[in-house]
Amino acid sequence: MSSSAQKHDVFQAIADPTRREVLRLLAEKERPISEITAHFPMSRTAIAKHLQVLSEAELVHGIKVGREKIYRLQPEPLTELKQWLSFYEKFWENKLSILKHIVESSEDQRLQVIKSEQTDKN
Amino acid sequence: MSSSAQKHDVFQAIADPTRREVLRLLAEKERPISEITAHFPMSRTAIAKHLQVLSEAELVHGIKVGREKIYRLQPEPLTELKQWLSFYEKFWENKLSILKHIVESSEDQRLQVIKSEQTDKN
DNA sequence: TTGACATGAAACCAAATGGTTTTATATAAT
DNA sequence: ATTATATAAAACCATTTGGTTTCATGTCAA
Repeated sequence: MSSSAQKHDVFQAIADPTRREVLRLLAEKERPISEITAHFPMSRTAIAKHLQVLSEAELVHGIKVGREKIYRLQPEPLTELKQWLSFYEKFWENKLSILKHIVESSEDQRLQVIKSEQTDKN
Repeated sequence: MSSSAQKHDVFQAIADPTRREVLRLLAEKERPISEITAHFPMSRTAIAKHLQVLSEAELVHGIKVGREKIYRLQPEPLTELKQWLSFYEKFWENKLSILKHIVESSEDQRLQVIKSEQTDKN
């Protein structure tokens, strides 16, 4: 599963369903590893490695408290995802016709593609 | 690289930087495989497989035109990502107002992009 | 018709991924 | 002091991933 260095970014981190579920659990509240593990049909070690990946992406942060390591959500890196997504929103939002007249009067090739998607049926 | 069936979802599809760049290229305009390949330091076969993954996630769609296969962006599955993200927004929005402003200004930029597209190519 | 072009398909490969088991160590509870 | 708890670290493993090379096929152009 690796672990070394800066290898994992937020896109990779959320690609795995188990890790997304871990994030959801930590969104509710901070939890120690063993408590997180209890929600999955796999070993604590496996979950610990998932937490490492999430930690490299800085989506979670764990602190030692006594013999437990308590993880909490750190959602900030998701802003990168949001910004990435925002670029693509125009490609589906216009289908709600807000930009429809702009698209139809444009000579722009890219926007013509969008326009043809609306009428076409090839 | 696999290919069989419904194996790839949108989260996995966008996890790879090459595939994100492919999406960006297709956001500009539809393109045949060879044209996409020209933007990368890898073989056409590799790009073709990336396109398969994107196709399984229904983020792109390719049609045969003559001897070319022309791919175009299909952004709809990204709404799933947006929905997933929206759940986490409340965890940072009232927490870091500076980041909030950055995100908002990037939305402004998106609108400016659309606006400039109307005149850019003419 | 003969190439050149664009893609498809298959076999192959190294590295990464997602898991396991085993062993060790620190802390808590009795 | 002893034992149970919580985690860490390492070795191991099968499958997937991201790439390659090679060969086959369909289409356009001269």
